[in-house]
Amino acid sequence: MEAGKITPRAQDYAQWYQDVIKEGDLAQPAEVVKGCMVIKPHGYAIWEKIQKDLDRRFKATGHKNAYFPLLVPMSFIKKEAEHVEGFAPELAVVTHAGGKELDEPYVIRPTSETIIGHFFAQWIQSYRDLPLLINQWANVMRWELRTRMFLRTGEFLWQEGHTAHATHEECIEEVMRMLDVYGDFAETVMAMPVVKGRKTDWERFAGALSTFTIEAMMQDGKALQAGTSHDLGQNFGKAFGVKFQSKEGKEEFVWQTSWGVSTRLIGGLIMTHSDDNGLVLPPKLAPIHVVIVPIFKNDDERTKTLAAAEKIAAELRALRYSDEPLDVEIDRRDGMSPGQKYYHWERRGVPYRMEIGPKDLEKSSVALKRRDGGPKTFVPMADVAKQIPGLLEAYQNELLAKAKAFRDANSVKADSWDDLVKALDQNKFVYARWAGDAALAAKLKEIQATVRCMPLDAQADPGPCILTGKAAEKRVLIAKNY
RNA sequence: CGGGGCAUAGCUCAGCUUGGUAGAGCGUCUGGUUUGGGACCAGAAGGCCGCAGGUUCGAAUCCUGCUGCCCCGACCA
Repeated sequence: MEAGKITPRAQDYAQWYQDVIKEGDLAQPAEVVKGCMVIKPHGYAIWEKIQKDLDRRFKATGHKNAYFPLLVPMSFIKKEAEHVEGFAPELAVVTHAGGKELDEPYVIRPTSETIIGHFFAQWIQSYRDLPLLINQWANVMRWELRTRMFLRTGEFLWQEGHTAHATHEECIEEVMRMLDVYGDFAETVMAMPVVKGRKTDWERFAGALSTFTIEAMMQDGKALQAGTSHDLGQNFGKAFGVKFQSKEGKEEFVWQTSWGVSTRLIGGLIMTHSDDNGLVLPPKLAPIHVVIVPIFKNDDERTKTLAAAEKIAAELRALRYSDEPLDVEIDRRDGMSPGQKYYHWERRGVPYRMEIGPKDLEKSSVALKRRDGGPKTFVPMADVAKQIPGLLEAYQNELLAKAKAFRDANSVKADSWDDLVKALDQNKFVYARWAGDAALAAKLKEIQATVRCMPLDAQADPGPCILTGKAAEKRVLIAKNY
């Protein structure tokens, strides 16, 4: 009778997460390839929406797409000392090809700083070649010991921006610009509020001078690193000889950045909005905005309700939301009860469901129901279509407001270690003063927490460090994390 | 990679302790009746019981190895 039960969040959050993915038809474990996943059409459609929006933002900030090889010579990875140390444990290596052992193994890219560095060295000679602003949409592989769908898989899809600049100042500007792009995207498109901040030295990207992050709060109170932007300094420039002649005729190494977001965003999306009935999608990322369910008992009603559905669908498709045509689907399936169809689309997170049955035809109205609950509303058929974009926008805004309210309600300040531990036990975001002593990492590890970041918008709030009691100027964000 | 759990029909699972060659519910297909929050009746199809060995006259069941998934930990987007 009831297909596809979804475990309530309160009962088992991890199981709920998997149920939502399965019932929402987003993805499944690859099962014949360890740690990898198959992203199913509905899940991939969400990724395509993410890509489309981000790509537009990248282009708008002057970047151009390019593509570099999947395989990276092993020697490249080794050229930057910290980089190789950071990535060595998770490299997948190709040792044979064409039936022969290779002279030099290739690694399947875990990220592309090295191979891009190699080519940047060829492309850049003069300050006139700078800045060089490149982005790549690609798959990468990191051999993870523990995987979770979307959040951490052996292979994942992402974009990696790689830029080269003449000065460190320009480089830092770029790092912050792209962090802002990510932050704005997360909030306005994903409706997922984030804390922008700088990573501690021990959570820096391997090979970077500094790493900046956007951190989001999931419904279980854990933090998710949703995107990163790195100031690579001249580390890769030096390792790969990426040099340019300055205006003054001096030879200098370029300053580089890299920044990326991945399919992990979909995991964040799920854990920000979805509920015990399954997937909830913000309209801006929903592959289908409105599903129309015609209700009929016989051929005559079928013909009439479908005709009405077609008419409204056509009106809707002529409209736009968020610079894109509305995506509308009519569920024409026979032999399936309306109720069954409701569940079907609900689990897939479609923002609005429209019901058109004989009663509606009589009244020249339709029944509208928003995915996140509330009663059905009845809207005159004549103007329902033109109301939809506004309704979607309101829904989008409410999802963000709700997520923000949740995060704020679960964020606290702590001024003693006891309070910190107590708050972390309740899975809160905790803001505490810290004077910079690296010993904090180990101490937090004992309670499965980490410094997520040093928030960029932190106000001066001098006081004793929560760890050492030394004078600290600002608070950092501490939380459990994915 | 360590500890724990799991793997039987598309899905959820029973059968395993005490070996005898595979079941239920849901889903699917075919009719018919139905259809405003998971319909009903009748009939049917569907499984190398994760893979490979071993023990045995005989293995879903016992033993070993492997693979994959889930949870916890260590490591990480």
